[in-house]
Amino acid sequence: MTKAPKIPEPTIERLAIYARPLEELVKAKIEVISSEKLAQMCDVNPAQVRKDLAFFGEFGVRGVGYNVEDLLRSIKKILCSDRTWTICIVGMGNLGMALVDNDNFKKRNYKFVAAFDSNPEMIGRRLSCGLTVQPFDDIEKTVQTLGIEIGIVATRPLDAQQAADLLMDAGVKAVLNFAPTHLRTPECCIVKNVDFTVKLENLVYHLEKL
Amino acid sequence: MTKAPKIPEPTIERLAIYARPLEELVKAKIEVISSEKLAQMCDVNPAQVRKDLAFFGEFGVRGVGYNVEDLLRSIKKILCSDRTWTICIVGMGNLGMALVDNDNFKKRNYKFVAAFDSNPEMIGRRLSCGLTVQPFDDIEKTVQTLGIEIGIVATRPLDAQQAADLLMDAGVKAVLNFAPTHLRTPECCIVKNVDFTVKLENLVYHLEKL
DNA sequence: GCCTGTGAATCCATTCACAGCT
DNA sequence: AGCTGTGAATGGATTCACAGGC
Repeated sequence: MTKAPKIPEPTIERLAIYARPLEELVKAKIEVISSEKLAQMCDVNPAQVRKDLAFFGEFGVRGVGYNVEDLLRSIKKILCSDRTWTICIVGMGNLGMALVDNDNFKKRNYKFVAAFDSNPEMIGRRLSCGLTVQPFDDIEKTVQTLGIEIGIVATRPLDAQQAADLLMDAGVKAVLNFAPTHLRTPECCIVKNVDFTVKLENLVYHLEKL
Repeated sequence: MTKAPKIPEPTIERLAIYARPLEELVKAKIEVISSEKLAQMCDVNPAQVRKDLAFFGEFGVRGVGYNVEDLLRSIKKILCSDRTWTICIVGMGNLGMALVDNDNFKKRNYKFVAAFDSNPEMIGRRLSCGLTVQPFDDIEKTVQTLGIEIGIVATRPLDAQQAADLLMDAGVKAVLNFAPTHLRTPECCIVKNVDFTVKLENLVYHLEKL
């Protein structure tokens, strides 16, 4: 069926990164780009770019380079970001509020269709994006009726596990966790963490020795 | 002087991750923990935990385990997160606003002392945290007089490079970038990216094949 | 017995270097 | 000539497995 010579995780991450300058190049009407130039823009090795792409097919023309528009389309297809994804968010604190309004989600076709919080004061609030904050008890039904595919956890650390459990019990198979906690997850679900405190601590470590 | 057998990046990242359950354990008055248990809590291999720590010394007792409190203190010291760091933020959109108010920064001793935006409508606004939004033109002077050590970029993608350049020209050596763009940086500065769109695209890739 | 610290072995990812196409 | 695609070589990081100490 599909060839599956197991793709390295870093390759997947980088494909998303390659997509960004490509979008700019499309806007700028640049038609062709070499692995060398693209690598430069993303701060990676040119051979890396070629190898990453080669996992999925032959997208370039020898002696010429890659057609910008085709390459971008191909990458989006590989990453399955050529369609809209239905997502919800749990935890409507400062961060949660900022995320539902964030343009970067919209731009990449992620659509928030529900928002949840455990704080009674929050429940029932109408958000500027049009959604109304619902209680945790609604998670199961709402996820199922709206066919929500991805859940975003933006609660305080202590509530993160409960939030994730509710989402996954309701059938959500992928969770993006903004809480600085490690979430226990069943085999069948995927969790990725966005933890800026880890990144900061990393920064200061390097800052000190230089 | 200090032994410097070059520490792997992933090790640094993991140290920050180990610190978190350790903080909980301290609160729970647990005194000793084994690499096995700690590894479990962070979803890594026990040998990994031991090796990561061994880069920096011998923190454990054979046959017993690690003293929770001591280990946490040691890790904080290694990561230089045993002191307060002075930071500023550029870009006061939804995300920027959420970040200055975010508890996770405070909890880990990162102190916001300035906030900047390029939008005239924003400048002069008083934030709930007590800061007043300043124009880009103030970056250089403010960074220098307040001795700001780390800059956070939370602008729209198009403005991110300018924001970073202003910070680095002013003497900031470390930048945490929330904009989904690759920033060009001089050798002497460190940039880390927190890019949730990349993480999301990664999620959906895996979501599709399973 | 239990658990750490660590060389050796394995696994994975990156980079090199060149064959092959335009 | 220019640039991709890719096997081979290199460089890292993870895991194993056990010696050493409690």
